[in-house]
Amino acid sequence: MDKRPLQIKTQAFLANLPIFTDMRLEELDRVAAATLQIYAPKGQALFHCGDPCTGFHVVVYGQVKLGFTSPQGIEKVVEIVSPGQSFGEALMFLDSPYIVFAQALSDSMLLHVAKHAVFDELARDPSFARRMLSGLSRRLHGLVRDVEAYTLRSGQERVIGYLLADVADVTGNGKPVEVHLTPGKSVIASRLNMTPEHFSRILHELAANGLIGINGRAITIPDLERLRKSA
Amino acid sequence: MDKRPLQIKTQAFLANLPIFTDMRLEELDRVAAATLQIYAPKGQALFHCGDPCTGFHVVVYGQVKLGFTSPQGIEKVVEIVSPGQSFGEALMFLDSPYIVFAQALSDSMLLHVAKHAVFDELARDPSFARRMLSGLSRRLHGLVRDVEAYTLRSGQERVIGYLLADVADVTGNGKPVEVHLTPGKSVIASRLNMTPEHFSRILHELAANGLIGINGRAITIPDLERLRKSA
DNA sequence: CCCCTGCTTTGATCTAGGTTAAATCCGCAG
DNA sequence: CTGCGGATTTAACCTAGATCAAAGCAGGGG
Repeated sequence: MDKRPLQIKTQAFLANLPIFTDMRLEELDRVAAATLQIYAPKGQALFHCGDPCTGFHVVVYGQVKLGFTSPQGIEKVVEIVSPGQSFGEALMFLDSPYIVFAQALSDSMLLHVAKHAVFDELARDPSFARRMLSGLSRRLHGLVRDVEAYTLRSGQERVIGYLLADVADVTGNGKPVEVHLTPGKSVIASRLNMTPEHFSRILHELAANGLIGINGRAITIPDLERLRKSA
Repeated sequence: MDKRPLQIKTQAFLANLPIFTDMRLEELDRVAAATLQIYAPKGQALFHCGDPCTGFHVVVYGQVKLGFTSPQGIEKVVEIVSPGQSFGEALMFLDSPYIVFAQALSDSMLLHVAKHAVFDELARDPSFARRMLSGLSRRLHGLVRDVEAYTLRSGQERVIGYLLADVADVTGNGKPVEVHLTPGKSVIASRLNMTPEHFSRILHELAANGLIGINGRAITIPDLERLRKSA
């Protein structure tokens, strides 16, 4: 099979990641040479809790969940990773195994960039290091926000926060906005640290107040501003 | 006043931080020149939520809490920072204001290392970048563990986890171990995301089961292994 | 030594959210 | 078109942990 087109595609994807922007072609080539393309059908595990870390992952298409499994077998989703986002960078710099698992929520394609390529690049390019640092910092910041939500927001506030975050880019001034609950409601409920039942109740309660409209997995927000204020 | 001894002291402290180990004297000098010594009496705020970030902090002695304040004025402690530990690094790489506040829990002394010094060093020394990355990664890892605790551990498990973490270094095989609840029980309760009342009840419940002994703020653990198993 | 103030404990009560169980809904393979 | 299995909803009930209120206690200034 001809590897050339795939290689080019890899580089193109990498080049679009914030972490690899402004990288020279020759550097991108080196990184691309150390990356693997992974096809994961829905439900497939990318790695389990306890596995060693050999690099980081980037989602090209599809969706991946990261989560813990409690001793009692209960599963808790920490993060839902969408195309263009990456995960597992932090563990490259620690010599410890994964403390979460990763599983494809739908048929997905990802890239796996080997640790050594990152370390090589780090040693070579200080600006790469700074981008890496800012990537990790962003992740850290997000996690602190999550802790804030988990610890001092009510279930309803967390749901509203999720809906608003999902349309953060859309301004939709006045116009109704649509949100699609892609990964299924139970996954989102877990991500928000509540049961599917509770999530359902909250959604319908919001609907009863006219704040949202429900149509299966499609949520309509008639007035973004009003929803934001009621948080 | 003679600045020389203070300067040397600053460098000595910095040199002991994981992030600055193996740094040449001349580099340490540059960093030290950009660091400020801060004396904070008990209760003093180091920064508020919303303040801009100009560098990161290191605790020399004393104790500092990081936390959020909810819209309703309720306070939630995210982290208790002890001597030798640092905080606020991540925000240097983001251009956003603090989302937590920092306040001295007791009379404390800290160092404030200016952002520009870190950036200069980053550009100069790839190994410094790697240490910085591993520092941030460790923080991230800890935060993920916290999320795990908040979301799928019971109050009792979180308390046991806290006690065990506080004696992580001590092996105390067979011998009873002592833990001192330095910052006061209500601060720890908040850090564990529970009310002081609930924390008190759990402690006394553990005592009733013979897992710990309570003596004001001093906790005795007669059998570390047994406590660990009962988590 | 004593009182005042701020922790900590205790007890009674309340509630957000979890559990259990059963009914619906829905996409889709046959 | 039809039956199946998974996802969602609904309803009734139940608990971990919060809230409220009231003692205890402990330490430090006078």
